[in-house]
Amino acid sequence: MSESPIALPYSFYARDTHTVARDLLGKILVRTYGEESLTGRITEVESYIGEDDLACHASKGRTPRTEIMFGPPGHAYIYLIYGMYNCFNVVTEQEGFPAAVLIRALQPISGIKQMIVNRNGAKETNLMNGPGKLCQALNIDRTMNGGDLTDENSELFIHDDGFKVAPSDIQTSARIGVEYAGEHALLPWRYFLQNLPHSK
DNA sequence: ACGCTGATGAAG
DNA sequence: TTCATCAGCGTT
Repeated sequence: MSESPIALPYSFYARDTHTVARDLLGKILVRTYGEESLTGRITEVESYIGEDDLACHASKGRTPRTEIMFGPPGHAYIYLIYGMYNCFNVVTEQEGFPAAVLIRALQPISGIKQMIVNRNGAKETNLMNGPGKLCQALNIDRTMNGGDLTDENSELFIHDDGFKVAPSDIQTSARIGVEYAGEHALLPWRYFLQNLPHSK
């Protein structure tokens, strides 16, 4: 067997959110799941930054839901959306400043059979090409909100397997589903890898 | 194009 | 306490 992966450290997350977002592309998300691990490569993310960003939940200020985004970086911010789906974010920047990166799509790597079960028999190409889908595939829900992502012994963490992403591999667009946010909806804060699965 | 679904925060 | 809204998905 290969050696165990090491979780990306606090210092990785305690940076400018766009830098973290870009650097997360190509990294491996690990969901430990009983005896096995469900893993995938991050292919699409979005930045949500501060109380001035009308698309960011923290624009409502510090509330029970947004509390975790005000906390230290390197923790999971997981919320229920549209009454049915979960979304998984990683908290960024310095403690006290609310910001996060939404993980929107993954390329499945290991544990694919279990992912298909979790996704009710979906095709492999349709397992994790959306933020709600990847949470369903990896069985991520709000009970894991606030989890520490910087500990490779935790049930959820991210590591670098050496996969190289060139700046020219990264495409940008406006964020998805935030039309209500006025001019903030137009900002090109979505980052995704071309030639790899991402939500459309 | 639409219905599903329930937490969330704002209004009263 | 009600109410509109919602960082999505599957089906039509």
